[in-house]
Amino acid sequence: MGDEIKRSDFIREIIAEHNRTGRFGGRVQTRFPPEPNGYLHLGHPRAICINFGIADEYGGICNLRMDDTNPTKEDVEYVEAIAEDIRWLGFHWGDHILYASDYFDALYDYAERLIELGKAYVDDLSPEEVREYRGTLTEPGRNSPYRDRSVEENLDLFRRMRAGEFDEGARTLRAKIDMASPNIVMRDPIIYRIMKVPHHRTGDKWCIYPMYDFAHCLSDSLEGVTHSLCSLEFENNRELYDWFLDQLDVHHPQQIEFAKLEFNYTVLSKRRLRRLVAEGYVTGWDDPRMPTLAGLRRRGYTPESIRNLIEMVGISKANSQVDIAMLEHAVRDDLNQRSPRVMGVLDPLKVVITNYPEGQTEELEAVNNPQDASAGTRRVPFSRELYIEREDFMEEPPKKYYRLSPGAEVRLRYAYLVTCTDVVKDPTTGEILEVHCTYDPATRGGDAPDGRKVRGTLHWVSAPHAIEAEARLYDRLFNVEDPYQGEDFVDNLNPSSLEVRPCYVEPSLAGVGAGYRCQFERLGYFCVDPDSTPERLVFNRTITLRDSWAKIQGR
RNA sequence: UGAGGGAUCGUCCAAUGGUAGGAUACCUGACUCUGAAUCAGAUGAUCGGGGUUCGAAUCCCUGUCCCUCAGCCA
Repeated sequence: MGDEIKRSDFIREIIAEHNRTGRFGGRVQTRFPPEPNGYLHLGHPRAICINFGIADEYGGICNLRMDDTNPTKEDVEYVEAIAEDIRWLGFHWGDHILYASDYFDALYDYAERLIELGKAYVDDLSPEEVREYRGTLTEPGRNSPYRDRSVEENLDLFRRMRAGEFDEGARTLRAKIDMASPNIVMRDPIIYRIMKVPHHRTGDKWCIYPMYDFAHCLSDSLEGVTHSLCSLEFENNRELYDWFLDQLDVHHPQQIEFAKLEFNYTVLSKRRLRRLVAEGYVTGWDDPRMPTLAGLRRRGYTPESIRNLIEMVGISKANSQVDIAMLEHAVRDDLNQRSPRVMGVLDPLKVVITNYPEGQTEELEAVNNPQDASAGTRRVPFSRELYIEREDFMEEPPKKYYRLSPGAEVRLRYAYLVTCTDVVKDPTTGEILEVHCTYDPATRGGDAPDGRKVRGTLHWVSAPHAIEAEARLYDRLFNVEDPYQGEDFVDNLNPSSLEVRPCYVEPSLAGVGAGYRCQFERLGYFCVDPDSTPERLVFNRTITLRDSWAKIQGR
C-alpha cells in the first residue's frame, strides 16, 4: 500500500547520506521512547511512523523503550496501553519492551566514570540556589562553590547518595561543563537527583535516578541506536547529548529533530487531556471523542487511515497545525474502500406503501460494497411499512430538493420507485406522523423499465424487520479552531459533541460484534462499540459522509 | 534584548540556481440506484527590503515575525 511511492524528507536524506559515507556501516537502528505517564494521542503517530517506518525501510530495528527515569510520574498502567496502541498502528519491536530503567546499573557506572574523568561533581546547592546560580537567558551563571571537589570526595559523596545517606534535594550529581555557556542546557546540568521513591520496575533498589539528558543518550548508545529521531524541543539538548557520549567515548548515535504535529479543533497536551477525563467532560481516555489513539480506535478509525494521514502530511522542521479535515479525509478514504454498506435510519419517519399487500414481505438484493465487487450482495427485507429518514421528506420542498415530497417520486434504494400521495399529521401539533406512498411494482430492484429518471434515492428499513439499536453521533470535541483561545479551554467544548439516540438498522446486522465497521448509506461510517450487548447494538458514528446537500442548505 | 531553530496556496508538504508542483479545503461542472465515491476544471503562495546572476523560493546582506530553552520533568 503506497510502498512503491518513494518517500523522501530531510531525515531520510541525512540517513541516505550516512549510508553513502558509511558513517554507521550502513546500519540503521532507531527507537521510540515514550514516557509511560499518559496515553498516546494524535501527536504521537508521526514519531512512531518515522522511527518504526525508517528502521523498517532500511531493514533495521526500532526499539520500543519506556523512558522511565522519573518514578514519581510514571506508571505501569500506561506501558501496556502504549504498547497496544503501537501494535494497533501496525508496528513491531524486538522480543520485548525495553526500559531505560534496564540500564540503571550501567548508567550509574557511567556516572562514576564521569566523576573519575573530572567531568562531574556532587553539588550541595539547594534547588533554589541551583536556579539562582544558573543565571538567565541573557546573563551567565556562576560556578557552584562545590564545583571543585576532588574526584575522591565526589566519588565518596555520590556513593553515599546512592546509599541513601542524604535527604531528597540535599545533593545532586552535576556535569562539569560551563556555567557561562550561552546554551543553558550546558550550564552544569544535573545528571542524578535523590528521590526516595520506589520505581515501578526496580522497586526500592535505587534512591537516586538519572535525568533525561544523561539517561537518554546513553540508553541510545547502549542499544546501538544509529539515529535518534526526536521532536524539535530537544534541539537545544543535542549539544549535551553529544557531550556525554564524547566524554565517555562510547557509540555515538546521531540525534535528528523534527516538528511535532498539532491539529486545529483539537487539544493534545497531556495535562488538558487528563482534565477532560478527570472532570468528566468525556467518559475516559478511550472516549470516542478523545484524540487519543485509544479513543480514535473505539470511534472506528483504522490504523491505515492514521498512517496514511502521516504520509500525506509529510515531515518538516516547521511547527505546523494540520487541518483536522485532513484526518477526516484519510478515514473516509480508507473506510470507503473497505466498509460494507448497510441501511439504517437515525431519525425515523414512517412510510406506508398503501398499494403494497398487507402482511407481504419480500427480500431484495443489495450490493455490499460498490467499491469492492468481491464483497458480494445480501438480501434486505421489504414490506408495507417502512422507516425513512425524517429529513428525506419535506412537505414544502425548496428548489433542488429531490427527495420525497407530496406528489414526488423517489427511489427506495434497491427496492421500488414510490410516489408520495398523502401526509398524516397530528391535528394539534401539526407534526408529521406518517407519509403515504404508492409503489410501482414494475420497478422492483429500483430500475424503471420505461427508463424514466428519478433523481432521489433514499435509504430505508422495513419497520417490522428493523433492529432497534443505539446510535452515538459524535462531532468535533471543540467547536473553535483554536481551543486554547479564551480564558479556559473547556469553554470551547462543543456542547453537541455527542448525541445518543435510538435508531433502526436492517436485520443483516444482527450479531455483529464490537469493532465491526460499516457504512450506513448516505449517513456515514459506523463502528460497533464495546458497550454493545447481543440484545442492543451500539453504533459509534466514526465520521459522516461528505454532504454537499447540507452545504447547499447552509448557504 | 543570550543560544538554538523556523517562515512557500486557507492548511500541510515539494521544488537542493532553470516552467513554483502535489495533497487537503473551498468553488464550477460531468457522472451517479449513496446529494457518497469517481472524473474534469477554476481559485489560490515564495515574510519585507536590497544585492549576486542570463536566470533566485534556493546564494549573499539586512530587517521582521514565530517557536524552543532559565524543572532536582521528559
